[in-house]
Amino acid sequence: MRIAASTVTLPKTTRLKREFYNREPIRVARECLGKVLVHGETAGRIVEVEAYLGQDDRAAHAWSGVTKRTEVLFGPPGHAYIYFIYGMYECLNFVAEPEGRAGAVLIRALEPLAGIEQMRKRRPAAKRVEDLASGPGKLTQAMGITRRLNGCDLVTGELEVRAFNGEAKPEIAVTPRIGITHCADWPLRFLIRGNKFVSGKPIHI
DNA sequence: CAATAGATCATCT
DNA sequence: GATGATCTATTGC
Repeated sequence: MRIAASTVTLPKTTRLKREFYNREPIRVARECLGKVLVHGETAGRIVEVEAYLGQDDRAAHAWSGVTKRTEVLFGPPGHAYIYFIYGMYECLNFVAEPEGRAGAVLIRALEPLAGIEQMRKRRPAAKRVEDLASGPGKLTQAMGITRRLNGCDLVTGELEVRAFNGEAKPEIAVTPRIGITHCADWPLRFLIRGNKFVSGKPIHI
């Protein structure tokens, strides 16, 4: 794929439909790998995600039930759940499962594909392209995703998720989730094996 | 390299 | 009032 200063040529892609998200979060998480997140002129390939299992998962925000913050999680699938954390950062999730259940997928890292100059402006701390979106707080910054987009419909709204037509399934590595204290040993983090744009070190096992 | 402190505030107890 | 699905800069080996 070619990258230019302000415009990009991506191979043909198709936007994901509602049914993609209307499944159990582990399934959605694994299938998100290799898909493309698009916002404005920026785009990135999803290379790392985590599954959150809703009310049965002590580490999930949905664990404490429906609140002002979590109502999007309990809503219909295919919407963005974006929350503010550590007084400074915002994290992007895709809402999975039917309305009433609160499974979600945390997007943890992207391989930048388009709008890289804009990403660099938004993230002056990043020295290398590999640092632009290699973490949940970094990728929202790089792509200009804020709480303004909480509840945004991924199927029809300004935030898009697309699949490369005919792309082979990537090889997936599995680890425990990062940065949580509860259920810290559950194997719910999924990455593209060997990819250089993941958070932390690449995993090739 | 690895370990750690500090930034900073919405949310829930 | 404490905590948190994080990141960066700095310190020390």
